[in-house]
Parts: sequence; C-alpha cells; structure tokens
Amino acid sequence: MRMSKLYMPTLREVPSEAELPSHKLLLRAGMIRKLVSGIYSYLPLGYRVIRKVENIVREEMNNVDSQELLMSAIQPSELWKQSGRWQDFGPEMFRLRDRNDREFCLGPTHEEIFTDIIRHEVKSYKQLPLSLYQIQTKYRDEKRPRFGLMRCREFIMKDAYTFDRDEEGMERAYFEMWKAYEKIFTRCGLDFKVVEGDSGAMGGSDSHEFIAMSEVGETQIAYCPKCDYAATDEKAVCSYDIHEEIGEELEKERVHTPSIKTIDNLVEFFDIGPDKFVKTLIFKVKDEVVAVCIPGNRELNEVKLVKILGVPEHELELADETIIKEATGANVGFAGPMALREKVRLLVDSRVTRMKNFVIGANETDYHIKNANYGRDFKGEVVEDLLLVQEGDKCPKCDSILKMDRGNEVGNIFQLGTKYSQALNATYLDENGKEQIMFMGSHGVGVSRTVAAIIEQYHDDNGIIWPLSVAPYHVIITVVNTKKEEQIQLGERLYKELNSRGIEVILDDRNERAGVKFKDAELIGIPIRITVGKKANEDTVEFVVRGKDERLEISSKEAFDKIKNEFEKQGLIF
RNA sequence: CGGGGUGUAGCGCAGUUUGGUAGCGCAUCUGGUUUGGGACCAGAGGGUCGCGGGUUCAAAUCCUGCCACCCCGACCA
Repeated sequence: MRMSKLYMPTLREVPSEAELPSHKLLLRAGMIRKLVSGIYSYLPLGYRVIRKVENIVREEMNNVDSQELLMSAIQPSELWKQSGRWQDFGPEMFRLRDRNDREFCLGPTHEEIFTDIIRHEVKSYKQLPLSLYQIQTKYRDEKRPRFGLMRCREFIMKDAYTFDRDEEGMERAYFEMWKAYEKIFTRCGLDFKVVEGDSGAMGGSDSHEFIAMSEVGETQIAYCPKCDYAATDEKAVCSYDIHEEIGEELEKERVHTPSIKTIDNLVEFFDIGPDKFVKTLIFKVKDEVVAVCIPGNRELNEVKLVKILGVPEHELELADETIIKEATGANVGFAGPMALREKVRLLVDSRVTRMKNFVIGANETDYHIKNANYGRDFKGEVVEDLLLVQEGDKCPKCDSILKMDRGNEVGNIFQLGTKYSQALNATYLDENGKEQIMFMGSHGVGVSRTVAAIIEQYHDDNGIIWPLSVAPYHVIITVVNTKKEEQIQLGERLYKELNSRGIEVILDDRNERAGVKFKDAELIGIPIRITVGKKANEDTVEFVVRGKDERLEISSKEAFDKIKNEFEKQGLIF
C-alpha cells in the first residue's frame, strides 16, 4: 500500500471523549471513528487488525474441528421466549418489530439460534459431537458503553457452540476450547490469565474467563500466588471468617446517633472497629423488598445475592429513600434487621451469626442499637457466603493469601449443560434408540475487544506498538525525501521485493517532512520501519523495530535478513 | 437509573459573567521557500454557535423545554 493513497486520518490531538490509551490511540491512528455512543466504524487500518485477530481465531477454531458458519444478527422473539431469555435478558437486548408487528431482537448472543438450527437435522448419536462457530457482529444495549472498543453496544465476537451426547463429551469440548483459546491469545501477544467466572445470564455450570491483564481493566480478579486458583471477584469464594466469639451477650442498648450514617462515621462515633458493626442493605427486587445483613467491614457481592434470590441481575436494585423509609420506618442510614416490616425478606450472611455484641441500625432515624446478637434479637435466612472477596483473604484451595488484579475479559468458555437443549428440545437417539438431551457448550472471543486489549498492553507515548501477528502492515518504508530520485527508487524497489514475498508493506511516498512520517509510522504502530534516506545511493537503509531504541544502518539485503529474523522470532513465516 | 460536566469549522479550544456583525491553534486548499523527528512566509475556503420555543430593536451570550456526548457512582445504610 502506498501511504499517499491510504485512508488513514490520523489526529495530532486527542479527541476529548477518549480516556483509555487504546481508545485514544485507535482514534488518533485513524483506525476507528465513532458513529454514536458505543458504536464505531472500523477504518481501513483498524479493520485490517480486526481481520488479523479474526484469522488467528479462525485458524485455531478450525484446528479443533469447529466449523465456521454465519447466522443472521436479527432473530425472532419466539426462540428467546422458548428459552425464557426474552424476559431474562432485560433491557440489554435491542428489540424491534417488523411491519406486521412481529417481535425481533438484534442478537446479543446466539445459543437459541444455534440450538434451533441443529435440532431439526441432528437426530443420531452418530452425528455428535458437533462444534460450530461464527464471527459476527453482536448487539448489547449496554448500561454504559465506554472506553472505545472495550465496551461497545455493537461489537465483533466469535461465538462457538458445542453439542455432545453427555456431560463427559461436553467437558472434553470445554477443555479443547480452553487450549485453543490459550493459543489464540498467546498468538495475539497478550499477557492473560484464565480465571473462574460466573455463568450469569448464560446459565449452566462451569465457566472460565480469559482476562487480558491491564491496570485499568474493568474486571477485577482474585488469584492465588501459590496455587492455580483464580476467579473474578464476583465468582471468588470468600473465605473470610469470624471465629465464634466467646463471652457474655450483653444487654442491648438504644444509642442516639444523630446524622451518623456511614460505617466510617459510626467507627468514629463508637470508637470501635468496623468489624463490630453489621450493616443492613435494602434492595428492591421486582415488588419485593429484601434486606441483607453483612459484617460492617465487608462488601456485599451482588452476583451471589442475585443467585440466591434466583432473579436476573437487572431486577435487583438498591432501594431508594422512599422504599427504605417504608421498609424500616427510618431515613436512609439507620436500617437494621430488627423490627422490619413484615413483608421484608431478611437474608443474613453466616458470619453475622457468629459475631457477638455488635452495632446495628435501629430502624429509627438517628438511632443505632448496641450489643445486638443474632438469634436473640433477630433472625433471618442464613446464607453461607454473600461477601465480595478482598485482597488479603485466604485462598479457598490452599490457604495462601489472595492477591487482586485487573484486566479485560477477552474470552469466555461455558458449560451450558442442557439448559437450551431442553428448552428448545434438541434431542438425539442413542445406540439403544432412546431419546436423549444434548449437552451444550458456549464459547466466546471478543474480537474487537481483543484489539483494544492488545493496545492496552502494547503502546508508548508515541503510539501503538503492534505485535507482528496482528499488525495492520508488517513493514513501513519511510522515504525521507521524495524529491530525491535515488531515495524514491530504492524505496520502490524494496516495496516491490517485499510485496512479492508476501510481506505486508506500506510505502510512505508522501511529500511530507521526515518528522511527520516518523510520527505517523509510530502512531499507527507498524512493527518494522525501514528508512530510506541520505545513503540511498549507497544502498544503505536504516532498520528500526517499533518500541526499541536501536537503529541499524545496513544494506537493503541485510534489512531483508533482519525482517526475516523478526518474523521467525515471533514464530511467523517469512 | 442517580450525580456532575460539556456541546462554537475536521480536531483541540476561547468568546457566554456584563446581549451589539463569529474568533484562535492545528488540519485543509493555492503559491513560494524548505526536506532525518509533527517546517516557514503569503493568501484562501470552511460555522443553521446541538435542536425547538420565548424575552429583546438585537441572542453563541438571558429564560425555557428537549437531544446528544463524556465522566463519576452504582461502594451508602
């Protein structure tokens, strides 16, 4: 490609809307443009990177005998009603109607549609296992789209679905995908961790997430530095414990606490540790009001709560002032587990039952109660674990101290079990002619998000530093002065030779000053730069690897060897 | 959904307090000089000031309704 022809609108200044490095750089490098919030167009350079990642995904999926197909993004509501997710997916689903008022959605994921397409044709155990995938645009009306390609409402995803005879087959397929994913993200150059995930709206049992590490990542994970335990913070088992305290249960006491609402304020007021309080959080779940008691020094894990309540996540809301007043009889800040309205359901984290003489809200404005005790003063439904894991908690596997880290979820694998096959009646006949329900798996790679995640890990002050495997072009030939005949000639010659060897190369033939060309080359992150300058007539060029300081003055032939070298270093074919 | 902020040329911004003919830098176009790290000189083009309503002789500026975009929070009891 000649740069003079390339549609690459780079920006000197950062658009004010961007926050993350990946977002800023994708915009500045002319790789994407925003259409509306959370929806982007991929420009030529950006789209080349997308396709590079897609092809890596494609190759690794094909390697495990998954077959590519392509489905419509638009889906009829009927199938979603059959699985129950027309309701459960909630407001994240883009919905629309056709001219006959029939309901559709823009597919946020495709379990139903894949199940539907095979259920009519796959009828025998001989046709299983089966693994299908597609690379396609997905739609989710995110609460808050942000960070460019990281959290969009329209994004490119690879989704694979596996169909097996039994649980064992499903697990086999699961671990095959796991391995394939490790290869995919390794080839993309990513530093990633595989962690246990929550299956959430997807349903099913086991699930793992592939997290590309990043300090500004949206997903928080807990991991054990000693053993292999790692999980998202939502999923992580919280092993925090309280030893049964010994000693007398003291008489409870009503204390005037004017305008003292937060745990911080209370700690100061009572001059005791936050672990001596029990906080009561009030939630609204559809028409029901739910109160939850947890130790004052800990945070609630809403995902665990949602699971216990058996409702979709979007139906759980923190109660507003009015509901709190109705449920507790007090203003916000004084809720407690005693004397709640009858209708209020009370859940208690198991640690609370082992605490002694703690402080709770009195359900009366400006009052708390001292020396409260579970069992004597109030009772509720005891739940083993409702807490969010924290750095410093013990590993549930080996008792070492857990660490926390951040990253972006670029892939996930799920064991779905029979949730969809049952609902949509995907069955087959076994050897005995008996009808059986298929076991399914669902496996996603966020292609566009992976591109953003790569930039998060590969950039410097000057721009992107693409790994060779996903770079939009491998080499850029910078002709310093296009007015100099010998420079243009050498540039053209190298351009042709590299092209003929299948190297993807940009020739910067623009009549710009050298500085402009260098800045652009660095911004768009081409891994290898060959500068053709003053010594062109001696067949000498400059060889630079993006992100490294080293500049070599070598002959054009040596430059070829160097390029070959770089390819081999990354396990690519020259 | 709640809170905050912003909307003026492709990008970054000033102008709004105190109403009076729309500005700056970068980018773009023309001519010239320049050519190894985002050049210089001269000239030019480009705006329904987010949209609607109102006040006024006069509105980017004041009032009002809406919309869009960004940030923070979904952490508090």
